[in-house]
Amino acid sequence: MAKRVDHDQRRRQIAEAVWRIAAARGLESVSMREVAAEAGVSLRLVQYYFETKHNLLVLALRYLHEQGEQRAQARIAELPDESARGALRSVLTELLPLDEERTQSLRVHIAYFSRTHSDPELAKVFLGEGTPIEDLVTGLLSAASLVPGADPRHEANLLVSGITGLGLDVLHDRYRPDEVIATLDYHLDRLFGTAGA
Amino acid sequence: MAKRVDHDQRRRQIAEAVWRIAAARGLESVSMREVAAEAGVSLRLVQYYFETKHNLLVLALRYLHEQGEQRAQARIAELPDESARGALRSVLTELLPLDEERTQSLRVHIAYFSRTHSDPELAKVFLGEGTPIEDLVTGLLSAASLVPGADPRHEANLLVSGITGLGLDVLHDRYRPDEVIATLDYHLDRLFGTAGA
DNA sequence: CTCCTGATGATACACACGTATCAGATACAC
DNA sequence: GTGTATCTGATACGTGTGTATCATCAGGAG
Repeated sequence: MAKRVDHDQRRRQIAEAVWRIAAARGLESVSMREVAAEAGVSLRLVQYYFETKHNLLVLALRYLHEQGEQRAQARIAELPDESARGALRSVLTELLPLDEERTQSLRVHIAYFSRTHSDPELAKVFLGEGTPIEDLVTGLLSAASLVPGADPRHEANLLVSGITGLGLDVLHDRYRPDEVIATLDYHLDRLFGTAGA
Repeated sequence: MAKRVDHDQRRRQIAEAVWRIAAARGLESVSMREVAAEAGVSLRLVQYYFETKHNLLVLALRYLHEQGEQRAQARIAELPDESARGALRSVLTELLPLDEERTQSLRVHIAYFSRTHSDPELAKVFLGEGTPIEDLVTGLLSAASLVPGADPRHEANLLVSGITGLGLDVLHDRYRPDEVIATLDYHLDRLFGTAGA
């Protein structure tokens, strides 16, 4: 054989260049040449490892999702025996762009969003399988002792979707992070019956 | 003078071609030539009426917003003396892609979304001024007789953001419209205290 | 050593893009 | 009519794109 380099690492290095460009200037600025320059490699190398641009975009998104899942599982493992409310708060604030990594990840997802409508392969990677976050939140709500009449599924759906949407608003400077977190805490208070102080 | 054609109507005709292309294939497929073809006019005409592509994109978005506001005001006027709950339901379901017009409008907004991060002019048009929908919902909630302890502002923020997000999920076939509406009704029930059986 | 395959660089091609240029057509003022 | 301003078509230019081609380098196998 030959110089046996770590292909997977190389691919990941190039994929991260895609993320940076997509987050900063959108997917329309992701060209093979731009990616090569951002990753500090030659155009030919990008071609070599990904063959086609479509492949590059799909794999870059797949890697991002894998990284996201790893991070999510790490965070879940981090909160060992917290209260149900604390766990919920952690899971939901995890959806917000509160640090550079999550901000970039959110920006990349936004950049990909519209393409998922015309590209089924991207849509598959983008959407993943099932609704793991909603399921997790539903499970946490089901296990907790909520205010009577609260339905875990419906509450989880609006919470996850709403917090995600407010996270996008944070990116647009429509809200500050602490405002979103205040809204989240308010709703957790209402659900756990700890509101009327 | 000369052939006095209706410039504004022409511009609108071309802008609608932008919408159709952006909704179907994304902003990256919106080229001057594609727009001209879709609108059934010559490339030169698109140049003539919009000068530059950037201008075309900005004005097309502005027109879409104007149309959206007109539709919103018309709908608000349509529900004359309904119950507070009915009005809220109408306003919030208006955010969902329940017909072709709203579906297209949502798709176009998604297509523009990521560009608003790198283009301040687009961001200005995209975000508009203030938070009119949230204000409207907050107002409706404030005027209604809610369950004790409910805060109109926080409730409005999560409702608007959540329903918007669930609307995006409808576009992705992650939820059916009736599921989202069921979630909405559930939350209205909780707010108005009409939940238990 | 020689080979030979994996890995990389340089360069070219065909095409689509945004924009510019030039010509011509149309219809009203005079 | 003649002029003139508004409007429209055909076409060209330069650039960036995705992809393909060709040559070369590196390093283990025999």
